[in-house]
Amino acid sequence: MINITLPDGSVRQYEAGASAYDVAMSISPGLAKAVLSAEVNGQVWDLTRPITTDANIKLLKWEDEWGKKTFWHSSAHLMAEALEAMFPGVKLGIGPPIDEGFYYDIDLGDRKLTEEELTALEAKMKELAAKDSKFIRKDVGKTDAVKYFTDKADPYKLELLEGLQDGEITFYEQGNFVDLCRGPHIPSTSYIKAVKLLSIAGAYWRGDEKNKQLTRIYGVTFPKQNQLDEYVALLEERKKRDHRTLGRELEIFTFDDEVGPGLPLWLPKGAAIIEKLEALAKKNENDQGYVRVKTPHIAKEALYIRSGHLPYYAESMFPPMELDGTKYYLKAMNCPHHHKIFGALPKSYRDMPLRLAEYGTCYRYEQSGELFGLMRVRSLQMNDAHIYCTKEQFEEEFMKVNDLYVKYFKIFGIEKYSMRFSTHAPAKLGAKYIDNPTLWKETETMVRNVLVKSGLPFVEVADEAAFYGPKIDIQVWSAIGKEFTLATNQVDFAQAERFDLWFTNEKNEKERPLIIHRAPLSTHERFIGFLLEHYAGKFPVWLAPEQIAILPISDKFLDYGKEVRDELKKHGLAVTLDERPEKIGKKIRDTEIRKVPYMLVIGEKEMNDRAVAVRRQGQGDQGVKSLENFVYDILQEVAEYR
RNA sequence: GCCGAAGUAGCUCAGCUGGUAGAGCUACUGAUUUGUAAUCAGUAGGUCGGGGGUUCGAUUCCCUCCUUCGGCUCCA
Repeated sequence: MINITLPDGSVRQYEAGASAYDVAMSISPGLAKAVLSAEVNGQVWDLTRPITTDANIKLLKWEDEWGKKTFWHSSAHLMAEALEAMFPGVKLGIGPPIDEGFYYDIDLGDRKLTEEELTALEAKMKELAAKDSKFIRKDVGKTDAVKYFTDKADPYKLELLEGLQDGEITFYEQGNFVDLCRGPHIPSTSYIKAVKLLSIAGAYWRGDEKNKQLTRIYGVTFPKQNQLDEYVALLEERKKRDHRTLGRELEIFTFDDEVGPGLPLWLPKGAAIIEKLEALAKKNENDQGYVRVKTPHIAKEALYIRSGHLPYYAESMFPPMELDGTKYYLKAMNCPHHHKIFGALPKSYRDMPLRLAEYGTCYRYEQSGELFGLMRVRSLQMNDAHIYCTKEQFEEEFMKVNDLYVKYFKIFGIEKYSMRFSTHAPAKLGAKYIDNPTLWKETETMVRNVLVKSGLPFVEVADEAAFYGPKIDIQVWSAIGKEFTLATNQVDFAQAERFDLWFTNEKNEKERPLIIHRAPLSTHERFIGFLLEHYAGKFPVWLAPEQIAILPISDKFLDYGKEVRDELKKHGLAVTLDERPEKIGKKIRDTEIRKVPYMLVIGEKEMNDRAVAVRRQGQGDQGVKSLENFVYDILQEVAEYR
């Protein structure tokens, strides 16, 4: 007998060799039906795999991340089985589960998959799923495994086998399909009731550009049809929330073929949001002792050679223009210009820390396939600043920058983000990274200490640092699930040396400053793109490009409407008056769709009482208020950010 | 940059196998003077992404370029 401990601490006894399925069954048949896989002593196992020793187990259902992933992993195998049935001789790469579904990378030779074939493949999968084929786990010796895939002439699986040791190789078999796989899998294909193949894409084998590009098929499956229907509805919802859709509908920005790809044009409402973000940034930076500077958009090649950017980033900068035999580049970053400002006048320790801020416009030649609405563009305006400080001041300065992030995120109600601490890879010193092992170690330790001290949760990632030092990135997700670096906080111990920046310390010696690069409000492009999705276009009042719309019941009240408008304008509020000869219902509908936070309906009563009938976007009628009170209230509401 | 798909009016979209395009919303004009999510009527609006080719004739077929979308790679 073995003792099985469940997550609630209860212990049950079973015959040795009982499976997690048996455990579930002994609790209730309903549970056994819902369970997909099980965590056995911390490892995810097949539900049917015999357990021979005492174990802690957790039964995983659809609601559990790994239960779902087991299901999708098995779905990838089902798709592979269908592919082999439809395209004999197809070569298979890898087929893992992902956050929303699964994919399989396949090699069809010169053949191209059509939409019709994708539909047929989907049907084939459903047909095979209904056959209720069991997923069978088999331990295989390396020699046998190699022989199997040699006979099958599958170079990809053979390459994967090279990295595996004898004794750790398992095959999974279902129906006529056998795959090299670690598992685990659901008990049988019949669990899969709903199938949707989403897209076909190219993907380099093992993620390496130098390798052959395989065909990747993305799909998603569910245990119930209605879950698929809900998922399709969710995709629709996300599309509505996509900043590209909202940006067009709300007239925030546009692109034009003749202007160029990745070069957004800000419409008046977009520009209004930019102004408010800059006002917020300037206020906070002013409060924290930053000073503002302005720098040109271009510079000589020599500047970027000195900064060290050119060898690393030449390909992602716009090609240079040549004037009188000298190459000039559009700036892809503001730091070199700021370093020149630091170095322009002699500095003393009394000047430190020096915080230079600029909403600098940069141009980056992003690969054409990378452009993505406002989130990935070629011209961008960054909430940039460089802090020059002494080693002693570093911790406090770095901490203050982090505090600023947290403050901003609170203002915008940004809760879903992750902090990523990027460090260097020692093997790449001198290549990807500045070759100064001591300073790397020192600064990475400093940053880690600050992070731990601040108590902010973070993940540490090796080999993701900037070439000049470690950094912290704030990661967020777009409506359609793409991950982006929103803001960044970087340490730079290299450029002070390169630019020969120094200050005179208390002992009258020259000393190198440390530099912090920071951009808590990201770039206008990415931040506004993100905010559009974050708020689903419903900007808070202080940030809304159109804060109040005055809607007269009929044009008899236009004069009073103008009076109200002028009064609100006087207080710096963004207000419009709907002068169209439309019915009030139509005016309200159009304003609701524009997502204007406040609507003021005015008619006979309001005019006589010098009042307004207040309506909140999405919330309906809020009742009548005197104009005076309305002004007072709305000014209170926006005061914090003005 | 690579793989795949798409591009028809300002927006959302229709247009069978080649015979030079249509709806709704928007805009404009007129009527209506309206009390909390669409008043009615009329008018205008398109070298069917650009260029080349095949054809008597191309939005439709072919080539090419541009742009966008889904991925991959990249991301200071």
